Amino acid sequence: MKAIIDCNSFYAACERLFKPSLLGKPVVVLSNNDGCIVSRTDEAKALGIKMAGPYYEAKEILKQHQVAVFSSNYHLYGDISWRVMETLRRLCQDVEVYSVDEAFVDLEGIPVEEMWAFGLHLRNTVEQWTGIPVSVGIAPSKTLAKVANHIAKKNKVATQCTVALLTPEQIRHALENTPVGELWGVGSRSTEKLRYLGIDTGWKLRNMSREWAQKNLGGVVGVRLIRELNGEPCIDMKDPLEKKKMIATTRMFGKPVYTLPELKEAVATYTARAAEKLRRQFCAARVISVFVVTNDTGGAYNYDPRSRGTYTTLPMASSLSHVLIAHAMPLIEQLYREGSKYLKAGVMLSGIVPDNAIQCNLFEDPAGRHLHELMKAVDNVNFSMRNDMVKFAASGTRRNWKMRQEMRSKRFTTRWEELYEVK
DNA sequence: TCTGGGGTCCTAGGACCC
DNA sequence: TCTGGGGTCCTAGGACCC
Repeated sequence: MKAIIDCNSFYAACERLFKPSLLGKPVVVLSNNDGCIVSRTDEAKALGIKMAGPYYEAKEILKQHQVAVFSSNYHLYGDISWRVMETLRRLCQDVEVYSVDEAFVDLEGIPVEEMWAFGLHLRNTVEQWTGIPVSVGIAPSKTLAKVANHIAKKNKVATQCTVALLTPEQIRHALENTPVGELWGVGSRSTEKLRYLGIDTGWKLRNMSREWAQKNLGGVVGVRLIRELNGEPCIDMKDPLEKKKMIATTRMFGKPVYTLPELKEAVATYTARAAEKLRRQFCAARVISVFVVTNDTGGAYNYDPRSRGTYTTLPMASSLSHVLIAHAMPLIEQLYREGSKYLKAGVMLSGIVPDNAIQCNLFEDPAGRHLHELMKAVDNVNFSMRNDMVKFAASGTRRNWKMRQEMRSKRFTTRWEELYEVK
């Protein structure tokens, strides 16, 4: 049996943690750049505020109902997430952190009749230790556990936020009442197709044949989905030590950028950030790609973004910020066209290898250890002090393009100077 | 005026090899 | 005039997730 533990309205719940006066009140959290709404409490949902809807469109309703609005505060959410996951690791042996607010756990060894009670125990302990409310879904496969979790979230009071689908009847009933589009792994494209074929519930999809899925539902992906719906676990628990295969840092600009120097500053900054992430997992990258998003054809009301990118392969994998920046600069110069209006830029690192297994190039001077020590020192300073306390000159100092975050709460748990104050 | 950021996995098709 | 069969590796792009 597998369980998924999913925090309820996670970002909004983190904000409430330090503003208890907001309990029972509508709260929303915005994406970077204060662009869209990415987290809503139940009270906000009840007002009809849409998930991932643009902030400016919802501004009126938000104001009208005095909804508390926050810019996203990733330092805070990251730290609270870590506390939730640590709690789960104390209570279960096999925990797979699936995202910032979700984890799968393997319930191997727990008797079926105690399953639900154990789920409730997880839920209560996490809430008691961290203050974050979660929902628990339990079932034979990850996909079915997700279905159970959905049901728990929709009926918080009746289920105590804990649902276990253990018998064939329970599973059938749950799937009959789940629209296909709500299933994990069925996105908008497949939903449209399935609806057209008259397959509108999870139960109908479960009863399709594997051959059919192979042909019509994305090959092996579809077959796996059908098997999972039949209670056959095919999506394994992932190894927590696995390293990322691609690392990206991309951002929308706070306001449009027109000049090459500004664009270069931004790309240098993102490259340095991506390199930091790379070093954190003790890896180096061989491929660096840069892309930009422009909006040229658009008039005032015409949002028509276009994306362009290019990449280069390094002679030798590297995790050194200045080396990666040096390779990124020609790429952005290549992409730049005068007169374009730039909305966004991004850097992606791939061809990732462990940094103790770098293939040396015959013609490249293997950089001395001291450069890696330098990077370590820079990372330490930046981690323990303010972000970017030490940075590369190419990253610029003016940073007109930096994102907007007008309503960010304090980083209560990760910065001494922002500790919560009790008067 | 204004619509996020960071990932994974899979497939098809081309280049190339013997 | 005729031109195989079986592979591997790589890339671009699609679909999906939170």
